[in-house]
Amino acid sequence: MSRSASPSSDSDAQPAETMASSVYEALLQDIVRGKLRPGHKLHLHTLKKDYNVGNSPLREALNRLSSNGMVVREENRGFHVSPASVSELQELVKTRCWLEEVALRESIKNADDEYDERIVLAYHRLCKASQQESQGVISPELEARHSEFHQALLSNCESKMLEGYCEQLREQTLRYRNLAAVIAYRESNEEQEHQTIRDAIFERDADQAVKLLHAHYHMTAEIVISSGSLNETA
Amino acid sequence: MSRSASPSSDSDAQPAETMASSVYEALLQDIVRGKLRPGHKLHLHTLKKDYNVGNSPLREALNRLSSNGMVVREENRGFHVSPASVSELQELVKTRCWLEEVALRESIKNADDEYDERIVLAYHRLCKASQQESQGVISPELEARHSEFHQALLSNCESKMLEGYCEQLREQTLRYRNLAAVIAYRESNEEQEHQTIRDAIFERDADQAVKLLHAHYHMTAEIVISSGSLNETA
DNA sequence: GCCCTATAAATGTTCGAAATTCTTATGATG
DNA sequence: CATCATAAGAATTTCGAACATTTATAGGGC
Repeated sequence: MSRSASPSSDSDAQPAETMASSVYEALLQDIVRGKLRPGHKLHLHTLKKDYNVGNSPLREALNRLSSNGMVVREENRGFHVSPASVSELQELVKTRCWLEEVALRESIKNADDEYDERIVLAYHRLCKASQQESQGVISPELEARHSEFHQALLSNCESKMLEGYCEQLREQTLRYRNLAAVIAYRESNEEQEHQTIRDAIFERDADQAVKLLHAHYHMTAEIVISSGSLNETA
Repeated sequence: MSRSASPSSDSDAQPAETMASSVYEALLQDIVRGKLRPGHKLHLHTLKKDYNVGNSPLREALNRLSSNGMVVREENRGFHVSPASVSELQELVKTRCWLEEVALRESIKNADDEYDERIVLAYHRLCKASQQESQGVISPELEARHSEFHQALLSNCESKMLEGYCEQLREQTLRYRNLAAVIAYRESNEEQEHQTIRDAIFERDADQAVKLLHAHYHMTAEIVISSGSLNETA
């Protein structure tokens, strides 16, 4: 659905983002990017000052984040950033492998031209973003393209719910990667892995694609864990 | 002020439920039980009156529900109860089968005495609740025991995240069952199905257990769909 | 007559203060 | 000296009013 270029009709215009939503996005980013550390107490007063918003939008954002697992809520005791630990990461990767295996196999089962094209496009954008700025720092741009590529792989499973769960798990994983400060980690290697996964899908080789995807995730987890940035001391 | 009757210190006692949480529970129940119909507009003013709460707790509850998929949020346009349709139900059942298959196979893989005992206990309670009140109306008691039985089956998968997702999908399914007003639907049959699933798990026959579980869910979905209570007209 | 604009009503969102709850510090008691 | 009760302090939760946006309504212009 391309938007109507006609100047007059903005009948279904984008509905003016609310403060609650922008704070939600800002908090999500700050948690995922590691600016807000795991377990960190989220004082309402401080957040109000830092994010320049009032009480209500802040609470709404935090409540959404708590349902997403990014934040832990304790009745009458406020909010904390979700804790991070090696065991949690291992559970996360395990769960992600399970769910993405299902989503990927289904996507390949239903594969069609549009699916291939979505992957081609996402891969192209990922490569472009990767080449454009290969200096030490992961840009939000590259992060977004990376996430979109992985989303494209699952985009044909015909279950929005499953896609949503995978997205949650992807964001959690991204948080761990950023927490480990594994900055320009094995970029070239990653790119090759993406390519082989893509090719396995094009050949409709589900077993191979799943195997590569699992290896991809376990490799990342290994690097994060061995970086030693996650101390179990809560 | 009826509290504080206990002499000993209640240092880490249960932390006094907030209004936001009770409204959340109340709304969840009313949506799942079908009192609030799919697509229904949730007017803040009306809800405030009906649930006897203020603005903030209501919004917090609705925001949590929107992250759970029970409610749809539109920026500056308020909240609706999530729509229901045959196609959504089919997607729901499909996704539920996928996820519970994973969780069940893993649970059986890790099976131990405690797992078996959880199932025995949950099954016993389910039977008891089922016999106790087999007159036409599904009681909250029976609903809870039913849900707990299915949860027990997955309780050994060693992924709280996956268990959480399965719980969400279970609640959604329950909503559809209640929407179809399939009241005292095939109780005896259901009970037998539960028993055979339980036995397959005890025999560590994962393939059989999964097969039975899938049949169990597809059967329920069939009944709901053929009841004709879901009209695609949005 | 139909469409577009302007206005009015309704609804959703946000703010700041009040009420409630939790936490910490202090002092009394066995 | 440790333990419990009590009260001050800090933080969270909730309320009611102000603000912004959307929706409904009425009035011109083509």
